[in-house]
Amino acid sequence: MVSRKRRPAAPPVPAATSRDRLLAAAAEEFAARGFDGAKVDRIAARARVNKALLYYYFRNKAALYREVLLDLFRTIAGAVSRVRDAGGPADAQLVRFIEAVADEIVKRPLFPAMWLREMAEGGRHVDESIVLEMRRVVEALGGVLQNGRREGLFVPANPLVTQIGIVAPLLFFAATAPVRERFQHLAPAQLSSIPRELVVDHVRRATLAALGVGSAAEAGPAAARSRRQVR
Amino acid sequence: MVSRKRRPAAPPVPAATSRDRLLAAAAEEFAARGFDGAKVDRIAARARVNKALLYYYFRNKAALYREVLLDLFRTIAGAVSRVRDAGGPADAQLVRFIEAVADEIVKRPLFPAMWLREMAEGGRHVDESIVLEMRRVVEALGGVLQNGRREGLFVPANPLVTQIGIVAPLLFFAATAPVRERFQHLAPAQLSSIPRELVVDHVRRATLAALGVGSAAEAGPAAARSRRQVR
DNA sequence: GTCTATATTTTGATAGAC
DNA sequence: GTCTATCAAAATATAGAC
Repeated sequence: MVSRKRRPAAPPVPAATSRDRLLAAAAEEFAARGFDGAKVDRIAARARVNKALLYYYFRNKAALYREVLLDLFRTIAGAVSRVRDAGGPADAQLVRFIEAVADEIVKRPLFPAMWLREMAEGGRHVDESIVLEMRRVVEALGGVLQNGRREGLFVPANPLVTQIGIVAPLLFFAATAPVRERFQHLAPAQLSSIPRELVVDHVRRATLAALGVGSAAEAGPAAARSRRQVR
Repeated sequence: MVSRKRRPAAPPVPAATSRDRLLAAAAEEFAARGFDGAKVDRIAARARVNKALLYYYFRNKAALYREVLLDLFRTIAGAVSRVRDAGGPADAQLVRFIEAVADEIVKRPLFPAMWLREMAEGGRHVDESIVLEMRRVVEALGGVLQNGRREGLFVPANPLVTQIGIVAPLLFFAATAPVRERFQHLAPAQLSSIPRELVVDHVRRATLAALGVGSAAEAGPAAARSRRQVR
């Protein structure tokens, strides 16, 4: 019995400088417990620094939280802003948008919980700099949709609605992984172990179809694969 | 200056018995602030009873929270379980499923935040009775999907993936309403004031299409309306 | 069933030495 | 930049009267 309290205990955060470790530790703590559930003591401990040092680098808990949030949104905003650079037809761009979001979720697994939480909070900690990053995401998609219109590929669609149709399921699926695993024993296998690709594929086909891109047949090999995998 | 602290202040909860008022107040507080952000004092105040009475009726904060959560999930589980009763072809049943969820969100506006929050928490407060209600939701949809298969209307699809594709956007849209309103001034009108019907319609068309129901033309009048509304 | 008063713990935050 | 020590304010929970 060497463990400090309960649970497998969150692993401490590596990283170079104290400040960086604080940010990384804060991200984990905030994602796992939310703003109010997160404890400054725990963040400091995880970062292997003293609590006073946290206040040396950040004005207070809220400022630290906003820093983490801004960083996360900057990351996806950057990722999806690049989907149009490769050019090509709008439907290909749209698929790249979806995959960019999905990939970013894999790369930054704290993202889903943070995002869902902050939205549930009514954006209590969202400041202007953060909304602006959010807006970049919608704008990236908006551009793709406009291209699609011009090319006669897409029917008219509201960018935010379309974005919610893409992002929400991806976030939700990722965020619910822990619950689904914890209660595996209460559900048929079909419901517990779902490959991420199945969801990305559903979103891809659903979104393209909603935009009026007929014959979802050309959705690529993953689509065909998924149709076999379900049962 | 008669107001107690800041903000428009949450209105106190009416309802008959003290216990009911406590539950209603707790639902509001938990939805708005999450488990850790919610304060027992505030719940009692909102219910216009003393804090000690709260502990008379409920073992502790967590027990009260679970009670609220169970009640919410029982409600939607009940609502969606009824979608097959009216019979009819599977695609009509599916549409009823989507509308049942959307309607329930309107009727119980605290639902989205609670659900998103609890998922982000990894289902920390979800107990077996609650998962069972969640399962009823997936089972209801699963039944519809099976009907659709049998009738040759739907391609094979994973029920949970399909459910996430429906529920996540609806929850997300509803939950983000406050943020979107707060930052209206930073976004074009197209992004701020979005009628709920537009989202329901998107989900309806996207889901049907993903299930292989071609020619989303027969999606009803709302579909046609939406195609004009977007710009 | 309902309230007053209070015990106890936790937590965000700072002063000040090194 | 980093730590020790500590304060003051919340916040959960209970004892016990009415």
